[in-house]
Amino acid sequence: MESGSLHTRRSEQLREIIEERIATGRYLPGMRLDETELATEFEVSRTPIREALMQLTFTGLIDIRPRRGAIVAKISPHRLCEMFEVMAELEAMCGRLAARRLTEMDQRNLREAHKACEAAHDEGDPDEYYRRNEKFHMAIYAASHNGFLIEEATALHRRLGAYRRLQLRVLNRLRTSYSEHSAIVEAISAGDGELAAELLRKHIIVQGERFADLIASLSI
Amino acid sequence: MESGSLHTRRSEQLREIIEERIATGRYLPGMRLDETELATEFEVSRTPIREALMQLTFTGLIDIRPRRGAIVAKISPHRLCEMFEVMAELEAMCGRLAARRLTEMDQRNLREAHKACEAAHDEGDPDEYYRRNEKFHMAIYAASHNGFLIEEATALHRRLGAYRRLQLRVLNRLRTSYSEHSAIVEAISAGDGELAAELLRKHIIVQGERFADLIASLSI
DNA sequence: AAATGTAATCTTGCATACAAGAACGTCGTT
DNA sequence: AACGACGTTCTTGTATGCAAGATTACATTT
Repeated sequence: MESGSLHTRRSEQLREIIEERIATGRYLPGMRLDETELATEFEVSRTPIREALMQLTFTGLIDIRPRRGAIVAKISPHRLCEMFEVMAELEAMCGRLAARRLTEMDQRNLREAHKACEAAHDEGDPDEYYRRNEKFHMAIYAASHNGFLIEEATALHRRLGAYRRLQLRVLNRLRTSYSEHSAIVEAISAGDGELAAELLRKHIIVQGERFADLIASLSI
Repeated sequence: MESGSLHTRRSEQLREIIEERIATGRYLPGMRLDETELATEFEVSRTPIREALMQLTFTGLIDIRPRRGAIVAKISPHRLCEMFEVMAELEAMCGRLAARRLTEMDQRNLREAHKACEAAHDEGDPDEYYRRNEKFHMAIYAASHNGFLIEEATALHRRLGAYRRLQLRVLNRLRTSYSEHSAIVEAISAGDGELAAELLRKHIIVQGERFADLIASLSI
């Protein structure tokens, strides 16, 4: 979206890189992030690294324990459920507002994103579906026409990204996910905010529940 | 609330102090925050100041423009409305969950906080009412039994604090605010989640609207 | 052999030094 | 007198140095 923005502060770039590594699972939950190590790897001093880590603390991606360094945040299944519960509500809100405020452009974007999901779904490619699913949800956020809500929803969406990705791959939720999307698009297009909200709420909450089951069964 | 927690990092304390100054209006929107000045005032180096400022950026209380320093965030009336719209939804969610999950302890706390508001309301003391109103809302958040939601709601509540305070004082909303609280308490106690949600949504959204009117009329 | 206390080492947190970009004022030119 | 270019100064961004807390390993004692 705003990938074109110039980052004059080094720490911003570093944050994005580290964020990416956490999201893609290269840095696993519980792993320690050594300031000096990262500094030498990225060929900068510890200062920008520290800044990046602090930013990630506020994003919730890492935990910093005073004098004991930073570790990639371990989100407990319980907390993950709580987060999905809030995510569900935010998405529901986006859907409700989208249904009320939908422009022609919004609708075009939404249907286009939905079609793109269909293609990835047919090919059965979880990674590609993941990316297009993301765009689909972003289209709904955007259609809410509430800039602050868009930011909050996007932030939480990203924060849950790693877990959602895992779930799509493992649980093969592609089929149901896609059909749920169809109903959501129709509800929003029809201007039925309450229905859209309810469908989205369920669409998200089920992910949280399934994920909790998955985690519990793997006894992580 | 958690003032008893040990802050081993200096920047945490500094953040709280600066946050307080912004919330209470000592640092007004648009005001420039000079790192060196703050460093000499608090008798620390620029490093922890910079860390505190960065944290505040993520809280949304200040804006940092690269190489141009930090200023207290100017929230436009439009954006403020957006934020209140989201706040309304978060509070509604808290209310809905609270109605479903209310324990006896929750109910006691809620009624107690409500009674405290009544006292301040009778005395017509806006400042005291503001503080007790805060506790009332916190009691609802807590009753949701969703730790993540509690954190998010509290954060946004704080972020809007300065504006809510101003509004209570100027618009003399004490009377209506209090009577709305009564209805909310009853709905939650009765276990009617949807009603509680709807009442809370309106209770908050009206603040946003009124505030926008206020701002517009003052042509700030 | 296990456990506890102590010392060495490592890492973080803060201070200071240095470099680079931005704001401001001055001087010169038209 | 007004506008523009240049240089100074100020502030931020980054690097490094130093001190204090935390971890770890070892030695001593039971």
